[in-house]
Amino acid sequence: MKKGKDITIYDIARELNISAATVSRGLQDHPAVNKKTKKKINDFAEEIGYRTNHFASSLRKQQTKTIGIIVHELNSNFITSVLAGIEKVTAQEGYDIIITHSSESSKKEIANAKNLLYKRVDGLIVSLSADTENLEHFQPFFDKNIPVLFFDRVEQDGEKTVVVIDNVKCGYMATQHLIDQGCKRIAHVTSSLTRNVYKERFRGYQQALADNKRTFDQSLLIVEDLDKNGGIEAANRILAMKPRPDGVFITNDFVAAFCMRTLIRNGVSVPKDIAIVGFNNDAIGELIEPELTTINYPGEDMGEIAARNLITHLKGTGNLHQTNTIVVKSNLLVRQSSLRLAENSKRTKK
Amino acid sequence: MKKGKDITIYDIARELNISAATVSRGLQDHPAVNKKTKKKINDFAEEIGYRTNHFASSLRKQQTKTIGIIVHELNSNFITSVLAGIEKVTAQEGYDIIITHSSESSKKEIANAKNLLYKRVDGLIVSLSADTENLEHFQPFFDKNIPVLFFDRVEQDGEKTVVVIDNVKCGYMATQHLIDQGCKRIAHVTSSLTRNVYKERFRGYQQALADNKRTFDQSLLIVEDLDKNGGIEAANRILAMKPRPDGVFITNDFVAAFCMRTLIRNGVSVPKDIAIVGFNNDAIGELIEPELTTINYPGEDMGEIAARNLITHLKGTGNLHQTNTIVVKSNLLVRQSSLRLAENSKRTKK
DNA sequence: ATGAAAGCGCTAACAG
DNA sequence: CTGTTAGCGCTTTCAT
Repeated sequence: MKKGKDITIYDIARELNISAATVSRGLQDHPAVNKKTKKKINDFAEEIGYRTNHFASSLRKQQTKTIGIIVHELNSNFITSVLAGIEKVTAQEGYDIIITHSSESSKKEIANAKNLLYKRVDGLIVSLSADTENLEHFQPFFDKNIPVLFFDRVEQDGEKTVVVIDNVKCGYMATQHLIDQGCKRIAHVTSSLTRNVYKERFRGYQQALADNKRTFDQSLLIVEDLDKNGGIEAANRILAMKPRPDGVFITNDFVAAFCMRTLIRNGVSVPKDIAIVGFNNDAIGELIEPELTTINYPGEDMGEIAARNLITHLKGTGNLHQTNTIVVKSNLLVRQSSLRLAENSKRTKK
Repeated sequence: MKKGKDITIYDIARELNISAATVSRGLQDHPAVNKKTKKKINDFAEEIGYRTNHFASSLRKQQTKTIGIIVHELNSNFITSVLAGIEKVTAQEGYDIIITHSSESSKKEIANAKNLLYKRVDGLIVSLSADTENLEHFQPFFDKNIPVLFFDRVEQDGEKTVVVIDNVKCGYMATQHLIDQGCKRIAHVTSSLTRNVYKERFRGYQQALADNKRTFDQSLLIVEDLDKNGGIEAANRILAMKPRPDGVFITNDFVAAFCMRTLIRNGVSVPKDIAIVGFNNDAIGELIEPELTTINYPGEDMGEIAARNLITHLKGTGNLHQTNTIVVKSNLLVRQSSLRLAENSKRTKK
């Protein structure tokens, strides 16, 4: 005996001497069904372990109650908290989610998009991979009026609905903070400036310099991959600079951690010689010595907002894709790696 | 105009003046279809952007070519490498995967299982949550002969197919290493001993002590949650011990990192006063000072093996669920946090 | 090598 | 409040 046949609404109908239509309605809590009948149906279904065949249902209804998610990476606090936020809302609203990740590869992202299209998700929530350069692979979704909502890593063409933080402001805050701490030469370690988040943080960095009457020095801009090697390489480049910078703003905590470690191992004192600010508020920032100053932003909130918005679209009367940018709050989290003044002395005194 | 109607095989059939049946066969590369017709069909399908309706197909075929995955957490190097391994194999074999995570909650795990059952996955790959106590929620899968394969966090009832590392041996290696480094009192920080991995590592720890003629001291066993607070709490308990242990084996790198940090902040010198060994080879181990000795095990291999095995079952003649345990290699990775002898002096000299 | 036809399980007009 | 009926798109005998 292979796969025991599944129970269908017809089995229930037969057993209860009613029609399949009534069973179907009863199961979905349709208002026009007698309370007693409804109870009988649901109790019996429960008893014999009935489970809906979603394929049949989706085939018929042409909608799946499923939202697809494409993220650039799973292995990050930020992303997992976004996912938690999305899950919270979708579960509440009775939507399923399918999580996929691109490992920062636009090739995989394209494959994921295609896959989710095949799976006929009702909507999509996306954070772009590092090397994604255009949105062509989402065109089929746009064409079919399947709402796509981008968060964090977005393409800023002003036409898509996006949930983001104010990256310019964050870059500005980080840089201004370093300036406030007395840094004179501030380097900036980041990733490909084609990706919106990095481009904007860089703009914030430049803006802060300008507002403080500093000229931007191209040689202080370091573009690396956001991984272990990127951090080490960045440190090596900083060590080679003459004169050396006395502050660094790094757009990723993980990279900042490796960079800082490498600097320290090469005899640099942090924050005394070089003050460091990271980005993301990863758990790692608390574990390293000195603890890392960073930009914190609420992943869970972003997830909730993204999901809520998408579902509103889905339920709404169909005015999808209005130009729409939602900005979520973010803040600077000051820790030891950047503190060269006042507060710092507390620790020194002790 | 809402959702542009999808193209179906009937559209293709009409356009090409053939039957839908032939189109269906042509699309699946059925041998009994004329080469030319096949080409015509596929070319045309490609041209007009036809995509299969998986619902209709699954409804008809009663199989989904989809594998469900339930993991206890996403935010870990180990898990993401397992996922990478699974993806590699499943993609190759033309299976889709649906990733879900339980956030270490058996309640969410149960919900995920139910959901994947509804989604009618062809098979399941699972790593149990921390507080899962039985496998009842997988019973529907067993009943329907849907293969379920467990990895890492498993229930060792000897009846299920599992992919694991030799946790007893790992616990033994870690402890023996500490003994070899001259540790006399070795504490063990771990999580709920009902979960196989922790129970077995603990057994290995005890075994190593016994083999070295040490008696196991219950007061040196610390059970905590595997999070930041667990690490801090563990450190506090260690600090309060009299006499203090001079070695600690901690079953999780993240916890080990917080524990070590707390110890150091309280004036303990690592590894001189207390040598530390973690578990998992998380990236964090390289970033903290001193770097963390740990147990390394190949997530990607585990994922590949698990997926390969499951798919073999799926394609096979149906002899699923033979008792089957697959053990993957693992090894001790010695770094500074545990080195009190020989090699250590190199560093000291410098 | 191709076609006709039935049916997978569910839902939604429509009718009563 | 309940039943009848048609059909979502695909696969697969069974014919031809």
